[in-house]
This record gives sequence, C-alpha cells and structure tokens, in this order.
Amino acid sequence: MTIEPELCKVEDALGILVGKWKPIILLHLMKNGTQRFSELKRSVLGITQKMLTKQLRELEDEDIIERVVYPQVPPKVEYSITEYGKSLEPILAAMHEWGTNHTIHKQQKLMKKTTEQSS
Amino acid sequence: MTIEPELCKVEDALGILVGKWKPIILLHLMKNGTQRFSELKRSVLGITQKMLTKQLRELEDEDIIERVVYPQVPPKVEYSITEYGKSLEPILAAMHEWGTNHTIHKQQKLMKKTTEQSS
DNA sequence: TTAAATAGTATCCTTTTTGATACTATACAA
DNA sequence: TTGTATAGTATCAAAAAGGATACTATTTAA
Repeated sequence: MTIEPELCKVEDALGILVGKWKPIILLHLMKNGTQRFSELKRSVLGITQKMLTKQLRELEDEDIIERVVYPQVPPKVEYSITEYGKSLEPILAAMHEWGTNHTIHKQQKLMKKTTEQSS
Repeated sequence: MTIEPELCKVEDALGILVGKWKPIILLHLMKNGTQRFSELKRSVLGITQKMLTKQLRELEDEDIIERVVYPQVPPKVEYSITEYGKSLEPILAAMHEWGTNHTIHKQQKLMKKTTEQSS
C-alpha cells in the first residue's frame, strides 16, 4: 500500500464515523432499517436528545442518512440509511472485525503480563 | 451485514485511528519504514513535539508501532510499524478510498447547489 | 383545563483534546 | 565556556466535545 500521506483522505472517512455515538446509530439503522427519532433514542442507550439530534444532523449533512418529516401532531420523523450511506458498510464491518480481534489481542497481552508477574 | 450494535467493536478500531495525527503518522511509517523521532517531526507538518510524543505512545500502547531506543548521545529513537500494526493497512486503504470518493461526492453536491441557485 | 406524546432547542457546565511555549539531560565540538 | 543536536517533559491556555437540565410547539384525549 502506498497512500501519499500528504494526499491522505483517511480523515475524511474518519470524520464521519467519529463522535461517541455515530457507529452505534449507523449500526442500528443498518440493522433495523428506518427508525423514528424516539425509537433510536430508546435503542441507543444513554444518549441524550441533544446528542442524538446532533449526530443525526451531521450524518445527514454528509448524505449518509436521510430524514423524513411527517406533518403530524405529535411529530413523526423517520431516519434511514441512504444508498450512498450503505457504501460505509464494508468499512464498518472491517473495523468491527479488526476491533473484535484486537480485543482478543489485548486480552492475551494482559494475561501474559499477569503470568510473568506471578512467576 | 448484521453487527449487533450492542456488541459493536467498531469503536475499538476507531479509537486507535483517531487523534488529529494518527493516520498521517501511520502512513508515513508504512510508506517509509523505520523513522526517527525527528524525521517524523519533519514529515508530519505542523505537529508539535508534545503531540507527536503523545500519539506515538498511544500507538505503541496498542502494539501498532514499536519504539527502539539507542543508548547514545544525542539520543536516537526509532519508530516502526509492527507486524500486528500492518493488519490495519487494509482498513486505512479502504478508508482512504472511501474518503477520496466522498470528496468527489461533496464536490458534486456543491456544484449542483450552485447551479440551482444561479438558475 | 390539564395532561400526554413527539421531536426537537436553549443554556450552562464539565471533560477531553489540542496547542504554544519554555525547559531538561547529555556528550561532543569549537 | 558556550553552543549544538536529539528526544523528550512540564506548564499553562484555548478550543472542541460531551452532558444535564429545562424549555417549546401542537394536537388530541381525559
């Protein structure tokens, strides 16, 4: 691999994924399809309304998700992954896989250290 | 794709890549192989010593890079990607590719908006 | 008249991240 | 004795991110 560091676009992708809640929000939408604001809020444990709104807006700005407002009272707003947004799936999958392996890697490292100390 | 959001390990991978300088540092090490501290500092434009040290330590803690100190004066410390760290390459490549395309996507969006406004 | 439901805003505060700057140790060279 | 090179620390300040809480609008139902 030879990506010229000066022309690096990794951060452009990274910028979309970071934020304490974005990957989880995306996974929920990818798994369950269209979701209402309140459904997401219930699914993403611990998130505040402000944070959820903010993350959703940012994802919407990048065309990763779509927001549809129904003119009703009480309001109904639905969010879903766009076709374009689906192009992130392989990356999320790769990161998940790497992350899963990395968890094991760290575990092994920790056990090794513990073993060494007790000997 | 069905990653259970509750078991999501995306952030574990993400956590290693984020930080304003990490991808660039990694790309430099991947491209040029082993580098001294001062070489990296020259390569990564605009980074302060403190930031470089911090990012390198964090990457080292995760076994992504290796740090070798030579007992000399003036000091010599070399950094390089570990074998394990190389497993991140495909992910960086995928993100770079996605990011490159996303830059185009945003350009097109912007042009469309500009065209609409002027008509 | 009051309460409930939904999808938000607004305000303030805390924590984390990043940055600027100055400082340190050590051996050698002038 | 002063300066240089390298790889850092230490300290303080600024900016960004995240969070708690209260507030809003609107219609229907009780």
